[in-house]
Amino acid sequence: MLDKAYDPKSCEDRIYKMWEDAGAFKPESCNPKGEPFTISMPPPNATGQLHLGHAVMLALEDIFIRFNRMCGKRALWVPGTDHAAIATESVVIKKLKQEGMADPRKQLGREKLVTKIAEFVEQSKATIRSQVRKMGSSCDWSRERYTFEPSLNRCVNEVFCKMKNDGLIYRGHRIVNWDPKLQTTVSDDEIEYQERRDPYYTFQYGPFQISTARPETKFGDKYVVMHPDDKRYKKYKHGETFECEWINGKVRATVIKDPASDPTFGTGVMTITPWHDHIDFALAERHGLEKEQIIDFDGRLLPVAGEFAGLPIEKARPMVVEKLKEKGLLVSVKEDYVHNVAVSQRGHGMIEPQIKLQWFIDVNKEVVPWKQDSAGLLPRSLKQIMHSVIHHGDIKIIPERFNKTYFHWIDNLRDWCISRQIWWGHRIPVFYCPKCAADKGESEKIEKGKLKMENDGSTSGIIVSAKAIDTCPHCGGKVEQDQDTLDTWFSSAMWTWSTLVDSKLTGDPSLSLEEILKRSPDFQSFHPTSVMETGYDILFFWVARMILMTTYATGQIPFKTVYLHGLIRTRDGRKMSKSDPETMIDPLDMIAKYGADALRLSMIVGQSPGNDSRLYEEKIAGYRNFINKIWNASRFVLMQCEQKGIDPRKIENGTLKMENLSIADQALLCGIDRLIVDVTKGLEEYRLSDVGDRLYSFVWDFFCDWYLELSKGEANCAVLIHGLRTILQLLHPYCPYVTEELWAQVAADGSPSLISAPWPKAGKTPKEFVQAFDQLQVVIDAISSIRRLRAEQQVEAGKKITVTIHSKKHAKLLESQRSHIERMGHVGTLVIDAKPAKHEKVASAFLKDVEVHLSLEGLFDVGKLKASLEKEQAELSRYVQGLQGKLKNKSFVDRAPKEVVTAEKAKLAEAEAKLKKVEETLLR
RNA sequence: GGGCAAUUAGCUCAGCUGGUUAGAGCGCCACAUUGACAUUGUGGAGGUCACUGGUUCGAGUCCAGUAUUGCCCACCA
Repeated sequence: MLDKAYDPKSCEDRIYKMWEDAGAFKPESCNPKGEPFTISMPPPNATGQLHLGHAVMLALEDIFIRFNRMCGKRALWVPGTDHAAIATESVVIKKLKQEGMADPRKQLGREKLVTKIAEFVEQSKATIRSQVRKMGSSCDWSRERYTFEPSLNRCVNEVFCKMKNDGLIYRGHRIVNWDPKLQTTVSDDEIEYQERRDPYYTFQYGPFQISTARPETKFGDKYVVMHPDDKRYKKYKHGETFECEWINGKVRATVIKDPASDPTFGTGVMTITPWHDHIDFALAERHGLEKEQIIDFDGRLLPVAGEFAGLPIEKARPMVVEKLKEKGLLVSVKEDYVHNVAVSQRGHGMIEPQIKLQWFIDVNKEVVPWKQDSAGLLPRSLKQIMHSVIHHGDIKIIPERFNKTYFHWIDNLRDWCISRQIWWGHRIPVFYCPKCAADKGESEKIEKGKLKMENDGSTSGIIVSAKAIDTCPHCGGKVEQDQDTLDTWFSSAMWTWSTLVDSKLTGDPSLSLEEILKRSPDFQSFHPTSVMETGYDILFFWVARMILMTTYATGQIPFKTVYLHGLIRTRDGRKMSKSDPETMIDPLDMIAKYGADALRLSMIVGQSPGNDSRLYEEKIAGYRNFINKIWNASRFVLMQCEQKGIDPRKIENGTLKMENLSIADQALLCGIDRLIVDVTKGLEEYRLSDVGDRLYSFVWDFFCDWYLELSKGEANCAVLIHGLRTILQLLHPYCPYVTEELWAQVAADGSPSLISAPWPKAGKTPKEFVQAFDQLQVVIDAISSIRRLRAEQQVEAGKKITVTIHSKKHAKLLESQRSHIERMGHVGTLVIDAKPAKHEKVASAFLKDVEVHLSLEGLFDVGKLKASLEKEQAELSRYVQGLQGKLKNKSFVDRAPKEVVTAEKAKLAEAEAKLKKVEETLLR
């Protein structure tokens, strides 16, 4: 016999091992003819711990996978981890520093540091693996991947070369986001803005006044920009120069007229710093202006700053202001000027835009062959492809409103800088031959104002190769590899397909990428993947880039559906943060305390795609209670079987003897059929919260509260077992552990474990079952009203009472259910009479076609009785009046659909009948 | 500055394409403990669905505007 309460701790690990040992997570264990269903697990960073974001991701994906597996599809869920380049390297460096190493990069050197990081990552991976298992995730561990493994490196190199050959990757001097703290470039998406209050200075600059919050960048200023239509400056001509006193003496400045200058902002005149500002850079490009570096890569001023050279910018700022003030050039200072500063998401360092020779992906170049609506292939840009697959519905985003966000992001997308100056990551597969470069007289020196901006195909001495090489194919000289690594998203962008290529093939250097793909069985079977489920916060970082990279590299979309979940927040809607441990909920603690099933439900029910949800411990406890309810319901069913000497495992599926079914049995079977339909449809439509809710209330409010209670009189074990089995099947994707544990007790002999069991199908529900469902409702209503009358009249809980029921329509039915009504209503004497009669000293309830009278002989309180009747009379009168008004309204009767009018009429008749009864009773 | 969303019971949220007297969980109140379950059962109280207009026979639901809150994008030198 089962224990009194469900104990997740004693089951979960054991069951997970059982599944894994049986190979249940592999698609090979599914129906070989089944259609494939694939999910690529968004790889957690191999840096630390599983958090709630992962937990919700795992829960959702596991539901998708388990449902589809049970439906007979060949379900594959590929797990893995991400090497998370910048994040991981900075975590390890921070750790080493804490351990006392002053400058790990310098002290260890590249090779040793990479080894250290790799060791750390291996440990983290092990942690993540065990935590993913704790959630019950049914992913195929034999196919586990890692974004930084050799096989993926091969894919990365191949794609890089392909893009380079197609002219989609170029090298050039562009303005990039430089993180001085981490000493690397970061992409536009990796910076965030922080609001700051700083003084805002206005200076005299020749005849003009200019304002800035960053005077320390102004050393190189030699252009003043104003709007061409600004009347105030009409007399100054574009291109004219003037001399003026500036920080370190006299400078010659040039007037530039450009519409980028906003005449309504400040004085309408600005100076520009093209080397350290995106907008200024673009402006300088338009007019062919000189660009000069003011700040070095450590955030210190360069010799152009004269006496300030070598100072960190924060220190130099007040000094520069002081100097200008002494010179009488400071016009005004506005304190507490509110502006935003760019900060690196990872290192939290202040971003300093810099011009740097870097590798970029050209998102606008139209070279990729892509399908047209009707005709053949047309060259498209990566941007256009990204737009097209969503626009034409090849990929569907849930919720749909994110389409708009996505399109907006694409519209503003600039070329993507993919090179990083860190060591942890895929090395850029580019080699330099110094000899070839020298022969052609090319140098990498940057001349002021003449930066190489074009796609850099012409540069000599650059060899792009997917294979590592030592010698130059042209001159035989020794080559050096590019020191930089790729943006981590470059490799994760290939995740859906690079994880499906055969690692034996990627080891063969003679094969092309096309051939590798063609000959990789998993890629052929399981790509495109079915659903990409991830947080909406990662739509741009990852989802968009996967679309870009996969459509380009494989010609296939990466996934058919994108399901975006929201963030899990605290009870009062705050973000959970590590720095505030009070607010943090650790999924593993919650699993230890309430079980994985309860945690899963608590994150799924009440959570809708794209919206944040709140989680708190009472919620999880609530679902723990529900899990326990399922447990005890099963315990009851098993006890019933035991009492009757029936072994549930001997009850075969689908062998119900139709002739012995009670009304309750039939109603349950009807309810189960309806449940199957709703749950199946809901899961197909990704309405996970709805479905969870539906299951919850079916199990608790119908199966337990009514069906099991009714079966206490006369249990039909076959029906009980059938109902329970179906419930366990339907619940399995949501709470895999408890259902599997119970399945072992109730499944027919020879059944597979629940994870591999088929999804239940709803047959055609017989008419009499549907009728029984409605009939049972009449009985339920009768019992409920008896209970309500008892409570209202404050009848002692255990006291047996006398009840008379009149119902012309349902007398026979109610008579057949007499024992249930007596037992569940604690009725001592029950009179059921088709003919209505007048009663004295009763409390009455008037239901549809049924009157229930509770005798108050010896226990009544007339005052109370009258009050409650009057209350009911008032409510009914109001309702009846409302309906009458509606039906008297000619336009309603004329214009509303007939069914609606008929329904309203029926309601009115019923309410009027009820009201009449109440009033008759009151008159006595 | 641009965009997106939310606003329903004390709290957390459902309410699909407009049509019963607006629902659930938690919390609250009253009662109940030999028999699946106190991680329980029975009954109850509690809401002018943010506001103002509009469309409609009919609006929590559709439209417009207002307010408040949250998020995303842009980045005014």
